[in-house]
Amino acid sequence: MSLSREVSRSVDFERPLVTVDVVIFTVVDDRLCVLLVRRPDDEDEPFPGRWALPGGFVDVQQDASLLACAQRKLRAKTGVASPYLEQLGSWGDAKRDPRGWSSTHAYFALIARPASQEAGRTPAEWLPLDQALRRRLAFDHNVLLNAAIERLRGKVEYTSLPAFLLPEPFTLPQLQRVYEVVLDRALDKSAFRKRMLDADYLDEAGPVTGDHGRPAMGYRLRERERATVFPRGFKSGE
Amino acid sequence: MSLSREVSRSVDFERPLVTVDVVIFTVVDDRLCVLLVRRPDDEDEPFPGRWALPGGFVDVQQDASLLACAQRKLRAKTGVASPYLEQLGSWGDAKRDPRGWSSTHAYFALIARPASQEAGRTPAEWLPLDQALRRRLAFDHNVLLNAAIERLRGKVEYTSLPAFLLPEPFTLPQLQRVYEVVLDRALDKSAFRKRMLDADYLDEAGPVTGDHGRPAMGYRLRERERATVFPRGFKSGE
DNA sequence: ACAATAGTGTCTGTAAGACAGTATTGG
DNA sequence: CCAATACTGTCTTACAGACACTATTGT
Repeated sequence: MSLSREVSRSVDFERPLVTVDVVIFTVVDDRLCVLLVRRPDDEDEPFPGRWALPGGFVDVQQDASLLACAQRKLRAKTGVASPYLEQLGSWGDAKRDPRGWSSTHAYFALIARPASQEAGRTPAEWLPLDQALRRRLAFDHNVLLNAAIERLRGKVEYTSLPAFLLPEPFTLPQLQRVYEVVLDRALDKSAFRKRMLDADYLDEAGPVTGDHGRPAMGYRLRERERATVFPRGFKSGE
Repeated sequence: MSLSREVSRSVDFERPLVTVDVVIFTVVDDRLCVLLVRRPDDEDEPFPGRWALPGGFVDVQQDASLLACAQRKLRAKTGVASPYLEQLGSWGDAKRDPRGWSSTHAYFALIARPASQEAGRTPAEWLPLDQALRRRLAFDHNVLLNAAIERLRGKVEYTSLPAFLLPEPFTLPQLQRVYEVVLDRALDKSAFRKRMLDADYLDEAGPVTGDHGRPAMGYRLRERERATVFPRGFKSGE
């Protein structure tokens, strides 16, 4: 450190541990799934052998920022480079990690189902949401997971988020199915299509032929950087 | 520390600095204001003499959690015990603090205008928003402030947040004025009143007499713990 | 009586949902 | 021609905004 002693003294507090965790969603066979990893069996580690969200310590040498750290962890587990990634919130207190006062910065990510089941070295698993919710995860990761689901369900009502869960090109019926899977209720076809097309966030990408019946128009996101916000939610007087 | 050496070795990373900052809003004379504090003039401190958001290091001895830390800082500056307080997000990178890799957990708070201008020891000032935005604040606090304003304006469209900016009991015309101040546009009286009363989140508290004209009904929040979310925003086809 | 403010009633346009209809493919 | 799926058109209804109206106070 090249700082003078006065400056470094002003920083001479006991510092909390700082981690980043990522809740990564995808859709497999019309089911919303989340990626979990197994913690090492080493008894000196906290929560040995338990399932947890992907994450870990911020590396001040390697990570330029929190976002970069989250992207690194996501890429290490999934190999996906351009996901939808947003900050979920932060959780920090004296008790959540047995090693000491710790705070985590949680992100949540939406990706299209990766071809390969495993990409990293640590055991990882795509688990349907209902099963993941029944597991007792490491740390306070059940709290984080619940927050992520709440955020996702909430935003799906009035944004284009589900489009990031599908590989391109996708059709409107496919997209509607994803909305219905996440929201766990049926949507009206006509209203749904009007919404999507009026929002003007999709580009046509030629017809896509399915197993039976009439082929559907394929679409791509015009912008993969941000989600589109619709003027209203589904079902006003819910 | 009562941990074994193996465990402490697994935590032997260089730890970032961890701070909490709070963006505190109130309304004074029909203007939205934010609380700023002056950083010490000591040349060994970063950004000496500059204005900044209230905040500082997490104290792992004193603060049980991030929220408790934010509440402590808010209370120290304003004396307010039961504000509206929500997490805004976190910002962390290698460059934002000259003392090293640092991450801050930002909160934003809404309070009724305190009677006393000053409550703490450090110089503090309620500054109208437009003036605050023109200042060059310490650290990345301009970014935090902008994020807070965006969040506030966004949520005011479809929540009861402005009610937390007024002392109770307040009248519907007063509340409407606050909405208009924050949104910086006029709202229709009839639609506004329907919205507020239909949402069923206010309790009548007897008539309140103003300077001129007919007295208005006073109201209190039925629940001060959380904001009410309206089924729709103002002005659908904006 | 009048100014000033609080509160209500009525009309209208918009847009989402319901649902039935048409279109296009493969077998 | 039929099954299966994609897509469109029309009707209805709910509700927010516009705006004019009534109500209640002080001077």
